[in-house]
Amino acid sequence: MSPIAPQSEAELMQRVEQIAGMDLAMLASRLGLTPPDTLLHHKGWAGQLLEKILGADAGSLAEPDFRQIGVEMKTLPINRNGQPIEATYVCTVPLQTLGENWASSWVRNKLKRVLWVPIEGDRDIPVHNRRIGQGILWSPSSQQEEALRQDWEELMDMVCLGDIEKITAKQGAYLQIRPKAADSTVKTQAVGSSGGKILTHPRGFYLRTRFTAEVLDSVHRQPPD
DNA sequence: AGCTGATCATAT
DNA sequence: ATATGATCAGCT
Repeated sequence: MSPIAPQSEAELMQRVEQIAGMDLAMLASRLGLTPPDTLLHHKGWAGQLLEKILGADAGSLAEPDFRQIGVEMKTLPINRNGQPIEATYVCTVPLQTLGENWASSWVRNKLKRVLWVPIEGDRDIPVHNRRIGQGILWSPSSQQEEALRQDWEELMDMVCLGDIEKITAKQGAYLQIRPKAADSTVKTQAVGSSGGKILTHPRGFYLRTRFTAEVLDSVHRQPPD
């Protein structure tokens, strides 16, 4: 029962509500699958399972997971207090671009509309017992987008000026740049310090947990009485 | 204990 | 190689 792609956000969220509270073993069994004992060699397993369960149809294409409705899905590992455990990968950092702007950036476009699906991620919980939380369909508030834009511009200025090797994961209040590759031997072309080309580690943009924690909070917050 | 840099699997 | 999906694990 591989579901058809949802044709509306309402249809998607109906499916999301139906799986809230279920654990990974229950969801996997629907597709005749069994969760791995550990995620060490299956790091994207839960995310790919959720895509199949919810009917994502973009595969490995550089498009939103739910193409018809333009929604990107991200699983979000959380601890017992409901706080995100890991940073969230967004997309590759373009290392050869010279004059990109925030409005047309890959980061902004990826984060336009996101379905966040919290999943228990504490390592002492067996993978098959980890439960799905309440999914959140989200778009950045103007304040959130502004914060991301500032980080993005600071970081991309450095990339364009040939200072990629000076960038560390400590930079960026909410958006950071970190290596993203099979291992540290992988290299790709980038703008060098003299404007020429150099080889460097491929990098990715990641959302810090302090950002995704805010996304979760914005939903749990009770309306004023 | 949290964070940064490194790493793992699969598809195209 | 680079896109997709992320988590691991040593260092501070």
